[in-house]
Amino acid sequence: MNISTASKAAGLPAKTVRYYADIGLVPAPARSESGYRSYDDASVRKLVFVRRAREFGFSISECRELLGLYEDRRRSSADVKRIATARLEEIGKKQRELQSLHDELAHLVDACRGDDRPDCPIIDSLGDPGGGVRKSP
Amino acid sequence: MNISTASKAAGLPAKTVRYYADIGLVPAPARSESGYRSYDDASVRKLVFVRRAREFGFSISECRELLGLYEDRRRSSADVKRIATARLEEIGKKQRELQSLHDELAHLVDACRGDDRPDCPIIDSLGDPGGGVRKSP
DNA sequence: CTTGACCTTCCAGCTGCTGGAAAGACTAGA
DNA sequence: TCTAGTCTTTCCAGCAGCTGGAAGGTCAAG
Repeated sequence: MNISTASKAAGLPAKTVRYYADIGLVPAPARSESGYRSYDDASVRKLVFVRRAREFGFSISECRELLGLYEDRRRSSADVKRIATARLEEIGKKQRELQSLHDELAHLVDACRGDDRPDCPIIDSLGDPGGGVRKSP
Repeated sequence: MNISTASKAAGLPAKTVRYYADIGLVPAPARSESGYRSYDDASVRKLVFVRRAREFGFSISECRELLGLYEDRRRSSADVKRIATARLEEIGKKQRELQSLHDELAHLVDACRGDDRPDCPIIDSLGDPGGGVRKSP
């Protein structure tokens, strides 16, 4: 299987597939006589695994770790769960950050008339050093 | 005012302050005889503005646009509101993505026993090409 | 035999900084 | 006045995670 076939099967761009081998995330594939990369089904499965893990937001190094566990028949599910749980906590943290960002910005957008006059609470708030923070109410 | 004083006043690392001038986001400051950058209060206010806008997640080019409006006395608040609203929509989109990611991963983490045996729904799901997608229920 | 779709390598660039090296400028104290 | 220490400067490199493009080799169809 040449790279474009394999990459389509894995749902990744060929460039990315090459890149993953370059950085050693997946093993370097065998080569044909003329130097073409040659993939088998097992390689494609690993690429799919990585794609899915990346879609979940796991970093490349987390993917490395997960792929190690994927290939290890003696792995403990606790190891996997630990990594996934850490990721889940990051997601939660990001969600909370986004929420407060959203609330503050929505508040400003709401307060802005959006007409052709220059007065604008959004601009005002951005220019304010500690903007958005209430001081001793 | 030398760069460290200005950067502290703006709440940014000195490196970042230099960087913002390098890319032309803020105007290049005046220089002393010996070549030291020399900042005034107006520059610091612009740096604060940029810091706050970045904290809101506006990109550098959005910051450029917003800073242009900040300095433009004849701006219309509609222009500002348009940029902020677009950002708000991005935030909303990101929130929805994170939510579905969270739900799916939480479900998997929940289903994983986390013991010393190898069976693991998390790994199984990552290896599954269309994993997490229900086909015609 | 030619065309066009593939494949290869390598280098550069994206975003938004951040770290570090080498060298000059300034200030306080002995 | 010398010196130590803390500025400051420039420039180069690197983080993540790809992605685009150039220059060239390979292969199958017509």
